[in-house]
Amino acid sequence: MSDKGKSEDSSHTSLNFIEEIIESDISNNKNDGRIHTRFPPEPNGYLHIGHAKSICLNFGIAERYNGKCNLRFDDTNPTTESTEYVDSIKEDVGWLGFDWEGREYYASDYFDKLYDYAVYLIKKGKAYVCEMSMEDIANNRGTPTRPGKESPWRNSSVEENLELFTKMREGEFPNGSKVLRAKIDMASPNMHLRDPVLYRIMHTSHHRTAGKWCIYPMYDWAHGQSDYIERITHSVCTLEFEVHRPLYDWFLDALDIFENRPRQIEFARLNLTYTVMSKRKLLELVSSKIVSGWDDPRMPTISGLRRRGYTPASIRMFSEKVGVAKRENIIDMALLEHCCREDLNKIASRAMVVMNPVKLIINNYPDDTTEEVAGKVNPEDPETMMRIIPFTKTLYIERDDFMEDPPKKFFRLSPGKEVRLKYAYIIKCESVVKDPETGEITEIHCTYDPDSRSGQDRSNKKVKGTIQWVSIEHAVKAEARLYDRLFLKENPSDVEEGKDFKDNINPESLKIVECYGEPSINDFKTGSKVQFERNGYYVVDKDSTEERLVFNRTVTLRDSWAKVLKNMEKKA
RNA sequence: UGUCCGAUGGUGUAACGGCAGCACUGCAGAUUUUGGUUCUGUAAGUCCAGGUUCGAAUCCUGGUCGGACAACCA
Repeated sequence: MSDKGKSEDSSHTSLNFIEEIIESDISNNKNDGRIHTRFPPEPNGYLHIGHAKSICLNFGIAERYNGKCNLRFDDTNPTTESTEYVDSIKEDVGWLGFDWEGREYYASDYFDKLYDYAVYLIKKGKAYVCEMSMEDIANNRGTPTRPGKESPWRNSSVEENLELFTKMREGEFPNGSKVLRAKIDMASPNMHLRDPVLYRIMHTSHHRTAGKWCIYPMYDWAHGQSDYIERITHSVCTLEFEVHRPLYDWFLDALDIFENRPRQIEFARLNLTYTVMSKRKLLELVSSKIVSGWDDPRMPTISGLRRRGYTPASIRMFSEKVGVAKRENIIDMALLEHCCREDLNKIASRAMVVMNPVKLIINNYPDDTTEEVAGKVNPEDPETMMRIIPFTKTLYIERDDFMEDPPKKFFRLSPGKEVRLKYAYIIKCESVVKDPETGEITEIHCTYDPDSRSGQDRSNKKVKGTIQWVSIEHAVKAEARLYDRLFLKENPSDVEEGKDFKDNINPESLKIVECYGEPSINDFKTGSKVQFERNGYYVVDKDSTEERLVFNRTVTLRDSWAKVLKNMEKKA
């Protein structure tokens, strides 16, 4: 199956509001029926699952309507941006399965054009150089309910403005001394129309243009014009830019652009329970070392999810299922996990691994015999291969799979009860050995039924439970990193006075344990997806070495027994 | 007390004036050599008040609640 950005849901009938706009534009032959979107990240941080929604949306639209989608780096602020981020963003978009077909653009590619557009505005008397300090500009801007005051430089002549703006570009003025502003309306109820800043002076080297510029355009000035230059038809962004739209359109008007005008459309960004999504907070988690880095498997970053074991297909499926609308939303993490399990169930190899071992001895099994039993690598795959598992007298089983005094619905092993060792024999528990000091069970003694071997069962026995096991002699030791949600609260930012989101960190978001796997786990390589049977999905981490495998738990299997236990606790 | 935006089960999302549907979650059951998967069933919703209409989640008016906006960030 292709792993490229195909729409997972081909039955997809009802349209979201953006698709409705697009279909209406197509039927009106707007822009000659062309559809062209863009994904415009600022290279100042790593991409997260919220960006993934936007990526899937923009590239998905292009794919569905035979259009194109550009990758454009919105790199207008050299103080925070770097090529490290550019590289990670390209890797992530590609990994998700989308192809920008060489249309890798940068707002900084357009600095010359943007400069010319600014000169055009000045000549039309629609922009001016303002010499107020940053504080004064802020103070004179007014408030949402009170109009602002006009700048004393607002009515400078075109010639003066042209001269000053030229000198700004030539580096004659220090940082912060002057800005270029659009001349709109200081009394507008929309704050963004109160003579917004177009250019500021920053004597800073840029990751692409190096020392060429000492003035840099602001987002509002750069974004819409970049859209126009790239012949973008539908400029999709998040809700907080809704109030910017009048300015977006004002610039297009002021530049006398009437053909092929891009249209800005806003949708509600993705929020997820039990995590944070703002770049500021994610950066804080990284720099305070709460997590190991941007790609820590607990991070909602694309690189974190990748390292956690999520697949591109699962993230694309998720993006499709969360929908697109304008209302604020917070998606249940369970939906992401559902999408993850759905994909992994189909593609992950299976292996038996014991996390918390207890020794099990089969009293009537010969001492020096090793039998080879077989299991399907992936029972969901009709063309699956078989794997060989060595079976001996002395095994590890999961401590949780034995109870000395079990409740009624316990289908696993307990004294006098029978259970199947998966792929092997039915065994019966005869006795247990305990540590005299602690009372902890150290050995479970069983007998097996030689007629009950899997695939050739003549025993006629029916057992309720099947458990995983591993031959101690053949067990492969490995490290398992058991990840859980990073935060204890659905909304980590919901805190009382004086606390912040970091106070809601889940102290048990990572547990590291030693585990014992069947020999086949040695075949896995970094990035391999595997289901530890009856336990969960895991991925081989890049920290693995020749000697020692490291597995990250992606997500547990659904566990209805855990629910039963929980409900019993509640009743008790 | 400004402008803009929004409000449908627990969570998301459909409906384009005509039977409120789908998914996740929950619950119950069937199947199962993974208490997984799969399958079946089930519970749960139109913010409020008026109006228009034969008929309103949908249109109108007024409220209520929530969000965005006062970086030389994006």
